[in-house]
Amino acid sequence: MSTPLDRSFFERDSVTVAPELLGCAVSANGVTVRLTEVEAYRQDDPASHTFRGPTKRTAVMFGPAGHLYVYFTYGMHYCGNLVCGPEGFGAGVLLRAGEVVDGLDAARERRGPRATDRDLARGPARLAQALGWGRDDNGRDMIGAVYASAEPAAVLAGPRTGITKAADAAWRFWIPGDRFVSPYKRHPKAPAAEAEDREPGR
DNA sequence: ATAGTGATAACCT
DNA sequence: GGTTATCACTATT
Repeated sequence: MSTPLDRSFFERDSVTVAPELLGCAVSANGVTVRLTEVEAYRQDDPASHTFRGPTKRTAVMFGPAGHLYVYFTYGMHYCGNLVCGPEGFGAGVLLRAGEVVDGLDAARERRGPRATDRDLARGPARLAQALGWGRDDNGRDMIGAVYASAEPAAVLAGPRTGITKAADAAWRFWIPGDRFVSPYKRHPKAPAAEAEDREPGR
């Protein structure tokens, strides 16, 4: 196996940490995922849960780096973030997608018979479900369960998915061409993108 | 394209 | 106290 990332890796700015997490592996509950897509969030960012300061919900984002922030949304989905930055500053990296590289059977079991292997962890709530994350995992220390990538991954940056505010900040990072990256969807209510960000024609 | 689902936080009294 | 809009999404049509 490869080397676990230590706490100092996560104590830096989430925007710096996020691209470096691509290609790294995360293990939880008998499943390991190789990360292909992440997004950075931080306190000075209107799209972040931590923007308005600490609340009961977001407390762990303000705690020590390397812990896991799990939030519940849309009445049915969990998503997981790795907490970054100094204690007291609410920042982290949302794990958006990856490839299940170990514990395939457990992941298939959790995701149900309709999920293809490609879709086991392609999407933040799918990834969280494949790793078995739920309420009880909020605040877990992940040091020792996140492993450096063998070789540096190629990285592209672009706007984040599914948010209405600061929708153009290029804080989504992914491995170009990787088939385990989630399909990009801008939030329907987000302001229109700048011309250079739009697809030409259609 | 849209239904489904419930917690959260902001805004009221 | 109570009400309500919003939501870092997914599966299905």
